[in-house]
Amino acid sequence: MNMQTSQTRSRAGLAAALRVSISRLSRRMRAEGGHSLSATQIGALGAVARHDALTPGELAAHEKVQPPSMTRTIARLEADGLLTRSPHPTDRRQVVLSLTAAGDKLLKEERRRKEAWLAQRLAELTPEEQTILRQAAPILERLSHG
Amino acid sequence: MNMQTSQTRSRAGLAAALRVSISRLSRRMRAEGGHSLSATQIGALGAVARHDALTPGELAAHEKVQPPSMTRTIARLEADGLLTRSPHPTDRRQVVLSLTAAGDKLLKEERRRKEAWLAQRLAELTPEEQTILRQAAPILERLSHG
DNA sequence: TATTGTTATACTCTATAACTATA
DNA sequence: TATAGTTATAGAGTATAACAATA
Repeated sequence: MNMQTSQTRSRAGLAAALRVSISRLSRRMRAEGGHSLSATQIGALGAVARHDALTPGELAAHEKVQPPSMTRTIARLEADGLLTRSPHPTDRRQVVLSLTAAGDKLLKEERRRKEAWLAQRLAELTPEEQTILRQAAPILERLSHG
Repeated sequence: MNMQTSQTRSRAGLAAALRVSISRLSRRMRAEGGHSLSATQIGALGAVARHDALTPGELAAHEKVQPPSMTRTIARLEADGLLTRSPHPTDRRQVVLSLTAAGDKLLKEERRRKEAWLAQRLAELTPEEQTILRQAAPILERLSHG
């Protein structure tokens, strides 16, 4: 039994612990986010907010769904007054999506709720624990990119 | 501007960073878990594995869905040979759920895949970064309970 | 011809309401 | 009467296949 084996075992344990804690915390945050829109709708709206002037095809690719699925989501969001569809300036096949003021407001409110819940939980931690999470956040972020 | 305000701001920033990194990592892990079963089915099967001899009502409450929704999930898992329904020993209205050997095997395989992916990502971190995550895991776990 | 987006259709997951069997 | 579970039915989200409009 060598050092590598020991390290691997340790990493497997860490992976197991992280898998459980990340899954649970994510599920809990989702539950705390208000329920005015579904995860699908929030995801699409958020993507439009981040990359203004997306087309439906780009949005479907970004959210990893097929174009017909996104057509439906867009129709719903448009009917609810949260985004608008306008003609593409040069290509008449395409459509350009933008957030309405109501869409922008709703999105910010949704984020605010989740973060308020999380901030409240963080306030109950010791300063040392908060420091650990402050160091962990960018590492977790990088893990998802790998 | 006092100390409290500064701390609160800092916590809000940490909350925002954690929300994003937790959400992304959770989404990515889900995508890495093989696709033999849906999240719903894995969740139900996992709950039966953890609390053997659950009834459908208990399982629905645990997974936070309505009983008819769980009836359907159970029917599917039973048809796929992953769990069994047996009579309750004393109350003939109730039903007792247990994992089959195939269900147990599939569940372990699903977890193994997710953890293998995560362990591989962890292996790419420095020892210092791994130490930070090792300290962070139990804190994240507690956050979801609060 | 190729691309963009939509419509048609089907499957899964979820819900509420109504029903059956048992307590 | 109350409880456990199921069946009936409907809405949301997803997919593939087929179509229309435009490039």
